[in-house]
Amino acid sequence: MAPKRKALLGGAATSKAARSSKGSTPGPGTPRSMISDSSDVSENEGDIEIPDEMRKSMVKFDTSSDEHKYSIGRGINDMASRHFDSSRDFTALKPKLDAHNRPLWIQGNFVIVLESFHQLAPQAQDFLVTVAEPVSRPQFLHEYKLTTHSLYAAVSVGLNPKDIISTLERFSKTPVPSNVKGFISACGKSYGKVKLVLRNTKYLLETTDPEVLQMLLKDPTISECRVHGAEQITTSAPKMSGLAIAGTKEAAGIREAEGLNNADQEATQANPTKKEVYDALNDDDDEDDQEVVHAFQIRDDAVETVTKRCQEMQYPALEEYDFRNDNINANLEIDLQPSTQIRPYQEKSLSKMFGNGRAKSGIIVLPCGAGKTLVGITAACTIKKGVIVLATSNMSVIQWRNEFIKWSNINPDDVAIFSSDHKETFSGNTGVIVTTYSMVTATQKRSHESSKMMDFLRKREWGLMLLDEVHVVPANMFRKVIGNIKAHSKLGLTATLLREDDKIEDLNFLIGPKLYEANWMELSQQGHIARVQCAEVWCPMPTEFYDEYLKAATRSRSLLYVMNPLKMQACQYLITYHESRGDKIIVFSDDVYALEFYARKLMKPYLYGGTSNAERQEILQRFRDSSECNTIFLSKIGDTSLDLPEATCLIQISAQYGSRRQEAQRLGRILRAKRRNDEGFNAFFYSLVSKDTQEMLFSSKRQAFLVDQGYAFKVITTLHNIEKTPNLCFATAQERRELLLGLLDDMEKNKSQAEYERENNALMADGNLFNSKKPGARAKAKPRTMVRRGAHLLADLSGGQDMAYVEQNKPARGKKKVAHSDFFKKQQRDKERRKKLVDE
DNA sequence: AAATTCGCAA
DNA sequence: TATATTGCGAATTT
Repeated sequence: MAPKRKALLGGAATSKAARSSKGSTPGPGTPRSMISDSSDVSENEGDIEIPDEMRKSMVKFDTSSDEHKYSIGRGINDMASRHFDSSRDFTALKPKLDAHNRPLWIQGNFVIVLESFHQLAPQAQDFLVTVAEPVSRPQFLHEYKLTTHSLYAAVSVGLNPKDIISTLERFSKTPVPSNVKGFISACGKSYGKVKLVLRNTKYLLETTDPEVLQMLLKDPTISECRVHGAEQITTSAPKMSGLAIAGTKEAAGIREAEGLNNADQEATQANPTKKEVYDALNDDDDEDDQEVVHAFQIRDDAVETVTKRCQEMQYPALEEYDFRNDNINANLEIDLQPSTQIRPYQEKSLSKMFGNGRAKSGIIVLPCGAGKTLVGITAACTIKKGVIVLATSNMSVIQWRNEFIKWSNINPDDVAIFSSDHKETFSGNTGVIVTTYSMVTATQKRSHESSKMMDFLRKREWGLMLLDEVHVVPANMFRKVIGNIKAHSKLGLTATLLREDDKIEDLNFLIGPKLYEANWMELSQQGHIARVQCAEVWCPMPTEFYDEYLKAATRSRSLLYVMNPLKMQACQYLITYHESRGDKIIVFSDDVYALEFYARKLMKPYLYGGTSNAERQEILQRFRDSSECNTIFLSKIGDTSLDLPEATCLIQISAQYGSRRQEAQRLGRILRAKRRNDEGFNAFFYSLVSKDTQEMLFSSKRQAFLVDQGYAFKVITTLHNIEKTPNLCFATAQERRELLLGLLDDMEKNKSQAEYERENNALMADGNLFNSKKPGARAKAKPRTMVRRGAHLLADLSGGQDMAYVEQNKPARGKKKVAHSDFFKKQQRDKERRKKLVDE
């Protein structure tokens, strides 16, 4: 048989086949997949030859092949296909006999799949959240992935590799693959060995293992950052005892009476496996007692470099703060108000932070409205040392201060604000400072007071640094904060640990591992955040609009699909419908032009960056209090730092490219709805999308995060009885045509301004108007545009600017001119400035 | 005090 | 795929 096949295929084919197999056949050490037997055979060259076709399909179904490694990329188009990905073929794994009693699968590529409907799922999920990264948590199958970071986090909350493996084994339907076991124990060996400690305003790198110390000292990058002549050996005796997290005191008291600590209590309730795990944690602490600690000092500005390097060496530097044994820094008189009771998930997240009686640095991820502030304050109340709070805007700085006063018994004088208009310090020798990221990053020249304040902040040793909206930190500017201010522990808070760039990884060494991530669905089932119905409304485009869309350039395209009249109708319909139900509605639009147009057309108040502070307050007040005003239009301004608990319905008419963070944040606006605990209450989230345009793609990208959180997006293609909406806008073809013409004019105006700029510059530069035209760019423009632009240019050059043009073409558009006047003014200024530059 | 300008983030 | 536009805060000018 074999020789015959060989003869048929010919030499060329066989050699090609052999070559192509090299990259994909599993090497030693990789888990044996369903095809590993046959590939073993093929490695013995000349024994049996396998035809190309067959080899292709082998590669296709080879779970260990790199080529088909499952990854959740940024460009996922649908959520179903990956469930059929070849790498998700489990046939290679032999299930255990009692597989149905166990809720999860573990694959060789470190992906763990959990049956969320399984009886044991809650326990398994508790455990998985600790050791693995949640990738996707839709309704039935949850997906987690073991990563170095997630294991690092697990180790840092005190789990040891042996227990992780045995617990996984217990929950898994299939045997834990050996490479997964290897990975976990490798991580466990090195993690937690190195610690970054702040002592007497000096940063020390600390380890108990002499070998690790040598390794660190030998590393060129790290020794570079060392402060020489400061090596020291100390003995430390950290003691674990039942630390009560503030706000859980009563519960803690009961537990103590029963002779159990927090962890044990939880463990006995959950399952025996977990109890063992936590027992192991306690053992560890006993061993610590008389160990010798080796440490050396590193430069303040090198902290980021060193932690990053340690991360790369697989010896991540854990930051822990033994605040109860810190006698150097003054204690802060702060405790939660006696009446305050924190919620179970808040307690859980804090127990991760204070898991071994010290404060660990890291990040807690909670959805908006789930009480992030209270978590931060509780952490501060537990540590009871100086606290510095960093927020993104002045508004949230004030909010933080108010929350501190509201939830804790701190003396209001000890909560100081450091911002452009408040530069106070606390009265005592320690306290809380609330400030913004931009205040402490200080690139520009500072006023005298500011720099004095900065010196003060820099010189101190803070017990806790609270980083609000921590996802902004990796931006180049803001990461300076970390080096600038010395804090023993850092707690990052965010709702969406997401960025569209890849800098989110940096947080692992800038702040610390993710300590806890809440499951949105679970919180909404428990009534902590509102239940939300999500829908994507597909609005068809009238043909004349679609024609223009196809012809237009990118920028104009977005204007066209946002201004789609049928979308406006849909928006109007939804507003009418929800207002009649008694909902309060927020309409979001990123495009200020569209925002203004919609709002004026539908006669609703609108709010964007340009509206003055007084007007803002007034509109928001009206929206909050008055039953007359039930709808407001917001630009990006509403994405952050606007708190409107009245809102129960949200309509999105235009959005930023594919920003998942923005989508999540917007949804967050209605999660804290006041009425969420009403019987059968539902909040609504609509995304209006023009059919068959780029918006569809953006929309699906944006939804990825929420879908992973378990939200289901319904697609609505027809709105019932939309034609019965009173005063439906753009109902006639005539109106729509006028709208389109108006739009085209405005687009024209903007474009010609920009082009005038370019040509003007070119003219100034080389004095030749005609050479300045870039052939590539021009080729794309449509003939009609060309003609118009020409005419317009002439008008500009003759000094008439655009006034005549406006009057002539759109007499009835007075309102829109306002929107652009600023733009034109700015253009004008720029033009003049550039002219001046050239003249000089 | 209000307006403008600059730098930065998304 | 990269860009353009928007928002925000600090500093400077009027």
